[in-house]
Amino acid sequence: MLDVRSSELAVFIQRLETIADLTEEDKQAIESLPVTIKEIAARNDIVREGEYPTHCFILLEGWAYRYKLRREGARQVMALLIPGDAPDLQSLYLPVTDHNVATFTDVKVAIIAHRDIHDLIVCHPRLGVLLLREILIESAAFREWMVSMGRRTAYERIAHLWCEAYARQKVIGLATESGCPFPIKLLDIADALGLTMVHVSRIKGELKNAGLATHRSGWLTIRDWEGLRAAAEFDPSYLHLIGQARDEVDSKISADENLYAT
Amino acid sequence: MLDVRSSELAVFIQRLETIADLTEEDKQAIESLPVTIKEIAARNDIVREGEYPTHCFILLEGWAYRYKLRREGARQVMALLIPGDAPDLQSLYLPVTDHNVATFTDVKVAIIAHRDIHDLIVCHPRLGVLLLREILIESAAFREWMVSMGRRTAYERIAHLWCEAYARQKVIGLATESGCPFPIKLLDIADALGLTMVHVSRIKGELKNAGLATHRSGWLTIRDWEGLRAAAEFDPSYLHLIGQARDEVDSKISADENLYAT
DNA sequence: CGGCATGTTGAATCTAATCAATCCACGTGG
DNA sequence: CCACGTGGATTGATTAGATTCAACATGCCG
Repeated sequence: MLDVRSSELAVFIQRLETIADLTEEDKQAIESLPVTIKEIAARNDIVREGEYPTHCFILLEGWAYRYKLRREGARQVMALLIPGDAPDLQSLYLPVTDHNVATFTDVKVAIIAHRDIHDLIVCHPRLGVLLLREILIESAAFREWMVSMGRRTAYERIAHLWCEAYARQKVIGLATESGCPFPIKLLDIADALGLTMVHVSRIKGELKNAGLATHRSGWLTIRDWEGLRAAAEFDPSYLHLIGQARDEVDSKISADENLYAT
Repeated sequence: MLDVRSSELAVFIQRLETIADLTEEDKQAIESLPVTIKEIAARNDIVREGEYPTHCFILLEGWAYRYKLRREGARQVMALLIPGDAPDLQSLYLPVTDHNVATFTDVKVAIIAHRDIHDLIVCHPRLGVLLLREILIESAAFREWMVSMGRRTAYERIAHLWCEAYARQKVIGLATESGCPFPIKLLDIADALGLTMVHVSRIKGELKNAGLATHRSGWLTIRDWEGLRAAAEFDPSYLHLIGQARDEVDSKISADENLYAT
């Protein structure tokens, strides 16, 4: 909030700073990218399976998600996309899109031509590596998500999803001490975790009774962060955060580091 | 098999040719990488969570896998690694490993220093993009795997896993018309699909009774490819194969293409 | 041929799904 | 200002898919 730069891409830069050190020059290079700002209403597809995007977009406000549909209509949500995410970077190197991306809420996005990103990378190879890092971190999140779906109970899955959403938003200043936005419906959570809406509803009740966290009208309230983390067995290292951002979501590790530092 | 080049990296090149067009020069550049060949016994870790690799490896013979462990010991297998795979490329850009890689069988690997790959990419940017493509394709496979775990029944999951294993091996010449190696145990399959060994055993029986496929002593026999594909709702497009390799595993698409071509 | 790991089968149990009936919040219009 | 409609959330009863526990069979290796 101290940073008063007016760039539309401020969230994106803030996100990148949680996973790598940026020089002033890096930031300026990113800020001077030619972008088109666009608003998209809730519950609309942004990219569809089979398309060959010519532009990437960066999510500036609102939530979106990746998903696939099975033939009979079953939906699997594979990633929650929050402000600062650049979900389509991979289309630079993998031209055909193999899944869909849609909005949960009304969103504001910055649209950037592949050509311009390409030029940016050529001029600033450091930034190329950085964007790659961003892509690979999402891949790490997929792996963690697979652990949830394969080897966690419904209770643990929801707790883990909440931990991840809170942690990711916390480090970019979108969460308060006690909670964060979580603007998605029961059915969305269910389709993200391989469960049914009914069951998610019941388990949400249990998490509330256990005093860990509650979720209503688009807001997630964390009542007992350490308890929630423990229930989910949440270890944020797969988010590959650095420096202060990491300390912010992982009190234990930061304490360890203090030990070693002495 | 017509290719008699003696390079140890032949499988790797063959694999790359299924996802991109390589020039003779590209191939030579890869073949002239300084590699160390090493053999590793079955059931050993190759890379562990928390490590900072300085070398990448390419799997030349045998099978390996990615996995994570939960605290109480539950294991989630997240990827099957077969000859031609280069599981550790990402360590070039994401230095800390966030999961484990271990061998299923005795394997032969080619070890390459990060430095040398880095030089290769600098001299041959095309190959950099290619390796990236390889990384991103695995990410696509994670997404498909998530659909299995979240929204497929046990029967469909096993069928899908078998389809993927057969397709990936087919395109690099490791499968016959009627089957392919599948050198992993029931417990491994279970931990890959979020099931128990007992249940996998039962469902394998059903797949056999349905006349689709059978699996014993390390070999997968496909009795009815189209039936298996249908049961799994297997659509190989997430493998991002090109040209002949694609046609080989997707009779339907190749038929369609013939239509359009006429 | 023995021994141990792996695989199979059965019975009971449990987690989560399904089906179905409210309930509740919120926005709209009379 | 309140009745009504609607989409989402909750609750209950029942069923199904997968797990667990346990016994037994098979197969592979020395």
